[in-house]
Amino acid sequence: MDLLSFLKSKFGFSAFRPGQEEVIRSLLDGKDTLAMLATGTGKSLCYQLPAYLLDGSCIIVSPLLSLMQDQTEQMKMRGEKSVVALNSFLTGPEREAALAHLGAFKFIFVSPEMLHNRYVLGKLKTIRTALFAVDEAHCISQWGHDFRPEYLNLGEVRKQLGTPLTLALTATATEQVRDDICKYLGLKDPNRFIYSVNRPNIAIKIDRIPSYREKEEKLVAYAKNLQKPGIIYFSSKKAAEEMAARLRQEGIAEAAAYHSGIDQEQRILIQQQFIYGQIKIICATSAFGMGVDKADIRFVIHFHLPLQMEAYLQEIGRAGRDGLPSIAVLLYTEGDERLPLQLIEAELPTDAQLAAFSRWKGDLKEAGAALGCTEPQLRFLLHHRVLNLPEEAWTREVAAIRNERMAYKRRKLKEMVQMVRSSSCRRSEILRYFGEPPAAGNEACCDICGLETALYESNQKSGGTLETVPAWELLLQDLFRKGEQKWHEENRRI
DNA sequence: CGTGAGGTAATTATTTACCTCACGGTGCGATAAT
Repeated sequence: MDLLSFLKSKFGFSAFRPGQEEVIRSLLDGKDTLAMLATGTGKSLCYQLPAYLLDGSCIIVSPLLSLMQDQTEQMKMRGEKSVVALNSFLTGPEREAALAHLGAFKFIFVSPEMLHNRYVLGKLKTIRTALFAVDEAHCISQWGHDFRPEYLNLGEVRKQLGTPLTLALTATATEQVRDDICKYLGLKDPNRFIYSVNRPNIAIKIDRIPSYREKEEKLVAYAKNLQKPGIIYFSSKKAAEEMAARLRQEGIAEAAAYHSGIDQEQRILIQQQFIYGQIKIICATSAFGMGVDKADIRFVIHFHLPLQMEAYLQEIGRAGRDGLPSIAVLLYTEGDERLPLQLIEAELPTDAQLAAFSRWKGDLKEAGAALGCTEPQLRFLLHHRVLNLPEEAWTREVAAIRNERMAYKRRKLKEMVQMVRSSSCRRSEILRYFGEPPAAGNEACCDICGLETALYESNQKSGGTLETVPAWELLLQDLFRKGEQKWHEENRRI
């Protein structure tokens, strides 16, 4: 099969990016496949292309509504009309119409929660599924155990659908997480295509700062001096808001905050303005980033400590997709691990909550409020209520599960802290975490190996070019970017 | 744990100093139907 000419005629690309062809051939051979490809290397092609060559529909499990909307829009722009996103954006009648003619769609995007709905799943069972693709598959492991438990149910969904050919896609997963993905999807001995997570053009810097106040000042200085655009990550909505306001006050740049507390429309607007260059700095929580496809982000700063290396890597990986030099800075003050620790603890129920829940006789919907649970805590309790045990035994049993999960999360945080405190090459530490060999020498590696921060500052170019580029040109650049991108990225098969 | 908001006392009246307390991230779907 001449895949290359098909690629050319259907998608207009003249060559595959690293990994794409192997993944596609694996699927066309009928093998379940796990693919870990660096961010922005065109993962969606890995399910789109084979879907055309297979008989039946392609179901794509996607974690975010905005991601589904973006993907369907892009496909429609390319001329593919046989696409639907089954989610709560559909009105009742729209949804009915879509469900009545599911088989007519080549591509069906759907959330794990929607797949949990028996009626929807029943409809999906009636059509021929050629390919079951799970996008951002690390979410299974990262979110499935508590935050979004429907993710753990995907294996059962897959079985219900008649165990179709399956593709799991991700950009960041350790060996253990990859095993988790296979386990929960019920993949037996899939082909695995694993590429390096290394992004050589992103320099890594970790600053140890004596106090919170000094950290703020340092951050403002970075925001002033570094080449923009950039993202600053916070673990608190309030801190993100306050810093955005402060940056505006100091007249540094067009700065805006982005977090889950901002209403949906406003969030979309801010993201668009950032992509088209009207906003230069985003002060964000972890809500920002997935699916943000902007090539020229020059810096990512962490004001707070991420909860795990995977999150850190994903967040810094949003810089420098154009292959140009970019920098990731993490500001660390002794004791910063307390905040993520707090967040972790609020995810799982306390002993008191477990005991109270085991004795709960009222309406389950009221239990959360009565016990003072956060939403993840309540989900955890509800998820485990099926264990048919007497009160005390149940409490003991579920407490053990909780403890194990808590220990796992603490371990992940500890690994993050160890990297930050370590005095060996940052890049090699990250690679080691993902089971890769150390970094091969790179002149702009990290603060340990030696780094010239001035290279990333905007006064290098006296004035910079971005300010003088008119908006229409940015728009054009963006359109071209979507068409053809060159990656100077080293993609090492391991 | 560290921050910020809000309260209270202090020996003079508006301000300061100190205390206590709450808070801290991520998203789907949301009625019923086969």
